[in-house]
Amino acid sequence: MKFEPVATVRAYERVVEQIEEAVFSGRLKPGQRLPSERELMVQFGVGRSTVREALRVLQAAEMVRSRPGDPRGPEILAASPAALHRSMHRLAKADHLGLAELLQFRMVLDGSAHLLAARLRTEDHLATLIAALAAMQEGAELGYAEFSRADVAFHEAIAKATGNPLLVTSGEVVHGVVLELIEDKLEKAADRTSLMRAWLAHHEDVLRAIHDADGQGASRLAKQALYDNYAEYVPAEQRRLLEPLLERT
Amino acid sequence: MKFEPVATVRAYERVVEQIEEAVFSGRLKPGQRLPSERELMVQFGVGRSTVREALRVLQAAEMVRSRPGDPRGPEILAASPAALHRSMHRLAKADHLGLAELLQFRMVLDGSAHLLAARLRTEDHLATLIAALAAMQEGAELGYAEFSRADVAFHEAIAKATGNPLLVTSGEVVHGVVLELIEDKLEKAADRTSLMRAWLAHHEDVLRAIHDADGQGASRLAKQALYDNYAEYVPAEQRRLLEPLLERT
DNA sequence: GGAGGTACACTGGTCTGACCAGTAACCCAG
DNA sequence: CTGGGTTACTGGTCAGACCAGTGTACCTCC
Repeated sequence: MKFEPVATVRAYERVVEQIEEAVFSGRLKPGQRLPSERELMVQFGVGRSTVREALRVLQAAEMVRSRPGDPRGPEILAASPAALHRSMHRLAKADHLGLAELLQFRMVLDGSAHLLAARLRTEDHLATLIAALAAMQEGAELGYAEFSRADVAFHEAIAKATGNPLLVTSGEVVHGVVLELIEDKLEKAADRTSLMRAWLAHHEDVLRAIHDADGQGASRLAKQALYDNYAEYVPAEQRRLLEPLLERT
Repeated sequence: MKFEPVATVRAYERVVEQIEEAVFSGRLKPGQRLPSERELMVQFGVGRSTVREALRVLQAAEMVRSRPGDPRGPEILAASPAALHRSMHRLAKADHLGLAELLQFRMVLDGSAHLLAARLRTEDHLATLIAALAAMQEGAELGYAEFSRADVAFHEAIAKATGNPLLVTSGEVVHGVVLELIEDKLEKAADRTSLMRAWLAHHEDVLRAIHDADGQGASRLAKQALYDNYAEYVPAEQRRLLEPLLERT
């Protein structure tokens, strides 16, 4: 005979559960409003502090947002990777995660994204990519801000082509964490003109591979670019962790 | 001239920041205790409700744990991927990701994990893997529970060998979400004996590839196994999303 | 009648103070 | 030296209060 371990469930946790469930099931959609705290406390039959603690938890998970004074009540937010970003960042800071691991992860994600984009792209995707690259070429003349905007558009187009939001968002999250981790060392920033030129050349290669539906090629280009750009910040003895990912695949 | 946007910072947020900072900087180490809520409220000069909301946030991030009645105060927890797990889970659920996307993601992660394991393994890792496989062979005679336990040990050994906790935890998280998504269809469960035999054969193949440091082989085996096991649950018209990952890489 | 400003009813953020059930350490009896 | 009960404190919850801020409905003035 076996017994279940007894778990004391706090009142605020059951409030969280119910609201969470309503969001997941779709009964509460992003943009909709929750009743006010005072209203919630009578609906749930708990005190206001309990309601507030529940809202704090949901808020930490980026599921709701409260603004003081707003008579419409707390807002349901669209699912966002922000919470994922925070928890990954925290892990990285707590030093259970080094730059090598993060970069390794990113090479995996980016590589796969490029592979899938090359193999699953439609003609529409391709057209968007070509347009984005043209915008980058123009932007390079106009200054870094413009160039950077076009660069983002290019990457979004690739993301669309993969058809897998999870893959792409995870990649972006890791990217953000990596940048935060090395931002202090990154300031020197070399001269931007030659940097843009190199970046442009890389994107042309990527586009060509995607155009040719050459998944392996696109993947390898993406991974190699990451390695070239960031490996210098990885302690030398850990670089061997990254190299298996670069091999002819 | 540019101005910064004004951000009202809530009192509880600054409490969170300070405690967080103390943990990240190492001034507070896992296992150590925070002062009691009543003590914290005088140290921070805020009310208890404010302290409690801050603790709730930290608790949601898996950084502290409070137990009622414990005179030693809230405990600082070691960094764990639990929070990462939760946020990824939430994202997957809220974004109503389809099985195809999840499976695709998992093939990417598992494939890379096996590749890295094969290329970065040490002799120690190899010995552990061999032992785990032997335990599985024994376990197959003793029943499913025993077999399953050994199976978990085998996968943990692979995870260790990759040296990248992020990669592995992410894979596990996705695994969990996938199982949840198809648990209703999964019950039929065929007959376990032949299932275990097939599973065992697969693990033998994987072990051989890892032994030979054949990263591509291990990776392909892992991805193919996932495809074979789960593709039937993916709508036929979406299976093409998975196939690029199976190609000779 | 429309544009503008204003009052109001309500929001969330915070504090105080209170009670309860639970824990761990301490102390004392054996 | 051990065991069991006492106790001082813990976190969980509630009630009630105040404040600064918001959106809206209304009201005024042109």
